Amino acid sequence: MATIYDVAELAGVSPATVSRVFNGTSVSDEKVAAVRDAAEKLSFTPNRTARTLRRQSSEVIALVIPDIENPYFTEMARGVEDVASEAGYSVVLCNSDAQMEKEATYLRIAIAEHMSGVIIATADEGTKLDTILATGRPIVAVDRSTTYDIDGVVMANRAAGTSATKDLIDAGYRRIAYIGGPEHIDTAAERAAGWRTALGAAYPELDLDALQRFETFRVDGGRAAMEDLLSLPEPPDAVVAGNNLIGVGAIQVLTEHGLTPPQVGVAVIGSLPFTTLSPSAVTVVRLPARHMGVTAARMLLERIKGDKQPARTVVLRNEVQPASPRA
Amino acid sequence: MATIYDVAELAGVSPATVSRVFNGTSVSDEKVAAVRDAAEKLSFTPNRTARTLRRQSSEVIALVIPDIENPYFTEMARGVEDVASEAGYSVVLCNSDAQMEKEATYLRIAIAEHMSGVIIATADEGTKLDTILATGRPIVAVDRSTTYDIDGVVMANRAAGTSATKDLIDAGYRRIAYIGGPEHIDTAAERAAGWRTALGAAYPELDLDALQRFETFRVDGGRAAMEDLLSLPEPPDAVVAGNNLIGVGAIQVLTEHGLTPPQVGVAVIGSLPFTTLSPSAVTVVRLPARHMGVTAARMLLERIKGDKQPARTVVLRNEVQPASPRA
DNA sequence: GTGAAAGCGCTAACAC
DNA sequence: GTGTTAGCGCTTTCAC
Repeated sequence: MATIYDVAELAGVSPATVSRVFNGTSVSDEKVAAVRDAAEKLSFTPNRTARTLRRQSSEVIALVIPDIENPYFTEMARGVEDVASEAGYSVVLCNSDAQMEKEATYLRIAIAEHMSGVIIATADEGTKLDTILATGRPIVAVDRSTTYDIDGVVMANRAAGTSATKDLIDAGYRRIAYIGGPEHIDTAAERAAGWRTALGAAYPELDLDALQRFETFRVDGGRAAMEDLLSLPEPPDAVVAGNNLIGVGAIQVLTEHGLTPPQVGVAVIGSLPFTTLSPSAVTVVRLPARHMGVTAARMLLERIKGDKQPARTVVLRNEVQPASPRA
Repeated sequence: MATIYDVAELAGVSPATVSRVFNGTSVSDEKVAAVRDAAEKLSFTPNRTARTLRRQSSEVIALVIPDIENPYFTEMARGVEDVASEAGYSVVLCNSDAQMEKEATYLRIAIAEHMSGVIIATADEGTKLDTILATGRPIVAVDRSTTYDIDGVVMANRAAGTSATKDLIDAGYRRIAYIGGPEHIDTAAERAAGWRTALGAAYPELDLDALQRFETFRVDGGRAAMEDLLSLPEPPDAVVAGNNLIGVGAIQVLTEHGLTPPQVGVAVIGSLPFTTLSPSAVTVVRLPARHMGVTAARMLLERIKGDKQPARTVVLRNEVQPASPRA
């Protein structure tokens, strides 16, 4: 591997000049040409590690998500990546697997590797961010909020729960169950609250507690809860799924029981990107996943560039796509 | 951020000793204790950038994939990640978006960041690996093979095409179309060849060219091709989808036309992780995505540890899961 | 077993 | 505008 010294020698300039050429500071046109030439000949690639060590920061940001196999998060990752790479930053995707220890490991790596910032969808509301905050590195929370005073991008979770439920009510369903993620995750709790309000207002006589289930935010969670709900003496006639994967699991179980969607009403909070269902059978509350990624990345980049304003939280809106199109 | 000098001073030893403690070389028990104590007090994290610069290699491997939103590749990524993190390596996931320029950029970054190796599912058979090979860094090709003499992990693509087709033939279908990815990607070509052989052997009178379509490996590719096939004067009575996303697209279009699966036969090469279909309606050839990732990561780690044997290619088998279970 | 010291490749004062 | 030089924090000979 050629170094700036090799290039400097071949170009007949000093190493500092080579560095300047690759960093856009003022150098005379002839020297620029000479340096570029020499660099080309030696197929020189600047050593990022050395630059990072010297500068104490690298053009890399970490994106920590709880489930890399969930299309919701990969869509978000795309948003982050697009903005970041536009600005010359690379993104390293870290899968915490919803485990706080893995999350902590990645946060440690982010510090040790001098990454410029991190965007995190926390695994748990107990996530500790103190060490990374102590280093002064910018961090933005995405999807889920934290107890820290940091930038955040969230969506209207409660409204999503309400819209999904109302759509089902309007379609004539009544015993509308709710299957959500772990209660200790704020998005899960808020969506449930939305369902609770909407359904309680419409049918105050219903026993809401009997109709709600909290599970993992995964396909198996949706399956287990749906099986459980179907085994009730008086099963629900519709269900709101707290995220895309729960929705998939619930629909799978319904299909296996011969209860294909509009038969039992289904509303999903989140898109079903790979659904093979007829699109009109299920209500979908589209979540602005990509947009959240884009927004979070922009906020982070501003902070990296030195923005010092007080922490902000941006709330993005969702878009309801009803099961049967109305006039 | 504390450095080894700070720790050394507090522990009353030399910086070299601190380094030894964190690298497992022989140090007396008392000094080890003193160093660990001091490190704890200062909440010292070794600076990876400095270590990388000095050692000229870092415990990071790059995984370059063409589509981060495809569950097939994220499943593969999980396999890589599990093996790597077990061995103390981090994985950075790079999304090439099936574009050779993005791929080249990531390869350049892998070199510039001193990563120890790369696992790549190439975007195109024309992918240039020369620069990275010139650095001597190990590289293993996964999913798709290359023209270079490097380690590879692939699956039995041709056999997958054959099995999928045969299963449909056994179920009584005859005009079985094939929708695959771009012909210049070897996996796509081989799977098509498998279909061609199986179908040609069973029904030599069919015009195979009229029944095949090459599209992108994405949902929209499957949709476009399926629409096209349905508009034929004599439409197919079944279809083999060349990958999971094409399968989703094809099934969506069929459903929209009121031709829900067993009505038109469907076999998909690849799993449908988030399908909401009844599981018995579609033949699925399960691809060993996770296993490929695991295998590739193991091979790469061996190379990183200095293994010098000639390049190997491992071929993994698939598993057919027929539409309707047979005795 | 332990310390002193050189240097990985780069950048940023600081002189000129 | 350009060169000289001193480190960034670590590992690793080389002595002892």
